[in-house]
Amino acid sequence: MTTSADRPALRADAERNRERILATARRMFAEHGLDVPMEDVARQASVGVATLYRRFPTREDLIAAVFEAKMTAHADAVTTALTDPDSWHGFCRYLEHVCAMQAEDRGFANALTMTFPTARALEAERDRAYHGLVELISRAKVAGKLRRDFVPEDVVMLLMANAGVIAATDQAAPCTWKRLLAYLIQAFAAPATPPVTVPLPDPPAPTAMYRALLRLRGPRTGTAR
Amino acid sequence: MTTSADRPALRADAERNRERILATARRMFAEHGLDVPMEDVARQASVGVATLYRRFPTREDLIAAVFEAKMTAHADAVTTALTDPDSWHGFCRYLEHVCAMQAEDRGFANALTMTFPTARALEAERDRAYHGLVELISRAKVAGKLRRDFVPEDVVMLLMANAGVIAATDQAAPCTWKRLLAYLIQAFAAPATPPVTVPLPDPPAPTAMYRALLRLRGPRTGTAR
DNA sequence: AAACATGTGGAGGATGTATTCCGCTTAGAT
DNA sequence: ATCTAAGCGGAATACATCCTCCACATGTTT
Repeated sequence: MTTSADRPALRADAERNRERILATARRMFAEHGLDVPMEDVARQASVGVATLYRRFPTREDLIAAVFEAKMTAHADAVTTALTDPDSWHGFCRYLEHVCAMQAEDRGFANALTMTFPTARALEAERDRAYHGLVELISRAKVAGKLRRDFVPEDVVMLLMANAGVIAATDQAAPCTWKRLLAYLIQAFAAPATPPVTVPLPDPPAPTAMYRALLRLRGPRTGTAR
Repeated sequence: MTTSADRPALRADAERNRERILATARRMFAEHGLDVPMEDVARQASVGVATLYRRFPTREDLIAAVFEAKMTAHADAVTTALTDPDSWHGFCRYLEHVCAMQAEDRGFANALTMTFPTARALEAERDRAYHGLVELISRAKVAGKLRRDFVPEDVVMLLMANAGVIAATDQAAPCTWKRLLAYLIQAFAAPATPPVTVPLPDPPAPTAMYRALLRLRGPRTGTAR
């Protein structure tokens, strides 16, 4: 495994600029979502727009480069979950991990539920995560803890749902996603005897939720046209 | 109850135009979300932009006027649910109803989880729905069917989650939301003896979900800045 | 049918964003 | 120290969208 991809080898100063652009974009995507103006990224990184475009001809190139590491971390989380002797526990931990990653990074929340067919490295990590997830799900079913009719796409569905909750609440009621996840994990579990109701994280205060409803309309994040 | 609000009374042709604008906006919001350009609405309605702005000075005014009827229908759904002798059944039916409304109308999906403080009539309907919902929840708890730690804000959370799933899947896997809802309803239920696992709607096919991930980036829908 | 308040449409200015062009600068090789 | 390919920044261009203005049209009333 090589640390840096086999791209043409830049002059030292250019490489520094490239790194600074990536670091800046990482921060701005996390905070403001995938739609930050290219110009803002360039300004914050103290480079001209041309430099940004020279290195990353399209926004997707930039997104892919920025999230490659996070996508690897995500796939690693699946791998780690597979080492848990209790596969159900590992599965739940993985879900918490990935949902938390979404909550921490608005951009990643959306990038996770999109695909960038030309970003080879990134899509390779997505595949790795997917295949690990299939195995993890299979084991949790065999262990009798995960309901039999669960499918891997249910995880994708969860990530989409979580992205929706986070997009609406991250300013006013930022922990709401934990409650959604707790509900869904309970629903994913195979029926237990005796029946259990898992404890839930505290709900958002009604006033906090009202403030979430008040959220301004503005540059939006990651949705189909 | 008056059919038309007490607005100044327009000339006949102007009233016709107004209705045509509303019908057009209703269709376009449903199809493309709340961000359709005002100019497109005007063109489709065969009026000039000035006419559109004259009648609806801000986009929110247009949104509010378009969704007032749907918001009433939504509040009515709560009222209807309250007449169900089985409060839990009524509650579940209500959730299905409102989620289906979201699935049918991208604009409404987002309008539901926003608030427009200046749109008196619309917010009044929202309040009516909220108060009815509080009562419905209370009854379902008393009946022992709804878990005790459920709060009304959980419904809002569900609507936000559902909006996220719909935004991501409505082109490629448009029934995914039914599965999310089934999972959540199961999680909302009070623990039963013997334990049950409710049957789920069919999951989206993996290929459909992949197509959902492929969704284009473009004008987005209803999220915080 | 005349008068006029009401209503109309499209041009156009203001903004925000994407993307390219090009003359200047500089790292790094010799 | 010199040279040059690589890199640079910001102005310029292109476009989408918002929103206003105003000369012209039309329904309504008398």
